[in-house]
Amino acid sequence: MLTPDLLLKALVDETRLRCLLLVLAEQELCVCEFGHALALVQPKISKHLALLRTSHVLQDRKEGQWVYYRLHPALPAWAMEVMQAIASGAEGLSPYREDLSRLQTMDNRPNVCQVGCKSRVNGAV
Amino acid sequence: MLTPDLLLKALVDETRLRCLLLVLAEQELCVCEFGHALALVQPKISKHLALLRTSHVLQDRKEGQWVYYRLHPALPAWAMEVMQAIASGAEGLSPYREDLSRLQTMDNRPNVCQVGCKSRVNGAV
DNA sequence: TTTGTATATTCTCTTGACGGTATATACTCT
DNA sequence: AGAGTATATACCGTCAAGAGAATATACAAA
Repeated sequence: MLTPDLLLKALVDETRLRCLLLVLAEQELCVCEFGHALALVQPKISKHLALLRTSHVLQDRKEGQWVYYRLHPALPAWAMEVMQAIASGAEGLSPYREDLSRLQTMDNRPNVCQVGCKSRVNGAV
Repeated sequence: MLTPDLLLKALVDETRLRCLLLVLAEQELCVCEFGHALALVQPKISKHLALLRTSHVLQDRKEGQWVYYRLHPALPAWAMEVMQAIASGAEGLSPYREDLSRLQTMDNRPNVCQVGCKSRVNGAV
């Protein structure tokens, strides 16, 4: 069961918080989209997404070679309130603002057009 | 300024979260009341309260030999929402439930009757 | 001033979480 | 099968946060 201390541990890392705020804004993202938006290497993204998954904050869905992450459907109401309040406090701040704009200017996003993520194979700038 | 990551860092430690939930329930408490409710040694309590103070989550008020802590009056709305949602998720769980009951059965509470905290000089059980 | 009480700070030690790199797995297409 | 792409995992080194004990500071009362 998700308890307050587990949720806080899941959110306290900056990389994970950035991932979560992206999910709150975009419903569902694949790993390469996180990588592009955060401009971080892929193993780092995967590791943090895995922790969000095992904490039952996110749920994954595999489709072909892509893995999509979204909010876990069984999140309790208080947890949703925590995350929405956090999102409200993060509005307009760095690096969350830049994450969103990098995501929106990304081309070949897999859920838009199934071309793949060749643009950023190993993540980093 | 209080940002989401600073608030999360302040709340992610279990001792600090327990302190904060007590403050949410009781408005204002002195250090010896925290010590009694959490059954922890005094230096540990003081250290964590100091972090909550320098994070601008709590505000202190000195009166005689006692120091009282309450929510910081300038907390942004989103931060209050985060903390109230956390409190809602923590309702009835250990150790928060026991903390509250230990506090309520504490005698010689300084704000009730100015007798002091001789009952638990160095904190631990 | 001395004693006792309340709180804060300093110190050292340890543990665990994170970063970085390399590698493994899984899927797709030719 | 082989090559390329997407994601996950394993391994190792580092560093900051917390625990615990000792001490310092501040106040009160005798």
